[in-house]
Amino acid sequence: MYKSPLLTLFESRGYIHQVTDPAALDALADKEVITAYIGFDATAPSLHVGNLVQIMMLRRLQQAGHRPLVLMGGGTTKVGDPSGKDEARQLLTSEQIDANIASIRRVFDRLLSFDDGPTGAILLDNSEWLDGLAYVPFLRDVGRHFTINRMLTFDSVRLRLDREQPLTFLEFNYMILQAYDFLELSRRAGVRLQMGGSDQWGNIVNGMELGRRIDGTDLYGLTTPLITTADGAKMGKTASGAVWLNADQLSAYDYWQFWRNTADADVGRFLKLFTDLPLDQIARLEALDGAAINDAKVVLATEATALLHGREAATNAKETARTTFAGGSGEDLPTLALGDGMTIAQALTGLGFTASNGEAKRKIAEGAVRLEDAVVTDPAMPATAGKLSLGKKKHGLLTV
RNA sequence: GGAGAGGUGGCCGAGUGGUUAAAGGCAGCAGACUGUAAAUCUGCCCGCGCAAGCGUACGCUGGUUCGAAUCCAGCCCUCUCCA
Repeated sequence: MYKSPLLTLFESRGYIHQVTDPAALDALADKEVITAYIGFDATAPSLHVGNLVQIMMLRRLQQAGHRPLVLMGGGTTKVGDPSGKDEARQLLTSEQIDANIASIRRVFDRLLSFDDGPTGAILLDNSEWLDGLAYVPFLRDVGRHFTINRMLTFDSVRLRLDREQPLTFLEFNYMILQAYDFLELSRRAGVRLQMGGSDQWGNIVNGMELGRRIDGTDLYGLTTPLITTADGAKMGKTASGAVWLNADQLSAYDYWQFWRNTADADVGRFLKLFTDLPLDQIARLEALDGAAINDAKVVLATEATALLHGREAATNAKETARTTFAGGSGEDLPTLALGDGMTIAQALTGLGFTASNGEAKRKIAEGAVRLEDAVVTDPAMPATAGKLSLGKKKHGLLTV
């Protein structure tokens, strides 16, 4: 049991997987406002649902009266994290990375408060200190604290080697740079705690040890459990790819649908992690049985969407879903303007429901396509205005 | 620098001259059943085409052959051992 509001909050909502020195961190968090950070990669213009636990954790941190620090990996992205991906990532240019960071930041603006107060969030980019590192001094100051023996035992490295896949020296250095970030942030911003996904445990511990060895600072680490869906899959992938957080990558409606389709067994856990609803209310929703659990999923979808896209967008999405699945069509559905002589198959592809006209035709042959709720049988049929559906879940509007 | 092994579709992984748009598995999509759930069963799963068919595809470039993912040569890349 924790006594600090921070760890109590984390614990009660299911964010904690491992903590390095729980008692000491608990005492520290109870005594003073701590600054904690999480690092994010800048490989894409938007973060996705897989990053959301981390983002929400920063939000909770702020709610509990501490200061969140978002570290954008502008510098480390130039190196590439060897974990996760089994193959070396394509290297991005500095311009791409800067553009990604600017785009990613929009999500944090929604979920964190970047005010001037003592708990106001901060966003830093590690290229600020990594880009200018001098190789030899860095090796002498930092490199000597790492042994190759130890580095080779880390999953991120070992898995690559076990699979006989290449690991470049560039990538091999990633963990050192990440450890250095922790040291640098403790110096610059008084950061005491680094949080991250459970796969980051090794990197976090490295940073702590580096801080202790070089500066004698006590640093802490905390990781979240890997969020998998009840059927064991990593969450965040759908037909159309990753579930992006930025509205220009994934509409509020699609985002709402993602949460609406949560498996029964995940609802309670997700409500705690991804909404701000009080725990007693979540307990009531979680207790719903059978078909009634759908009500809880609607709440989950609406609350999660509201956090990210605003209350109005969430309500619209909910309303659209309600009318659409009741047989009508809401106005928030993806729409496609009909072109000359466009067939149903082309319309399906145009809406992004199918990847190619061939796939669209196959789906039509399978009887999965409906226009205004009438099954379409002829792939060459000209498209007319109305609600076009693929399966039970994908609905779009064709307009003239 | 030397010797050996290897590079197949989103992933894993068969395939050693034609019957191979390439077995099987995973992931994914759809249908049935349901509750926009899970599980299960069924179908689909490179592109274009209504279709016949055409175009692409087994690291890259050439070659042998009526015909090559499969054989040959050169190149690129990876792994293991040796120096």
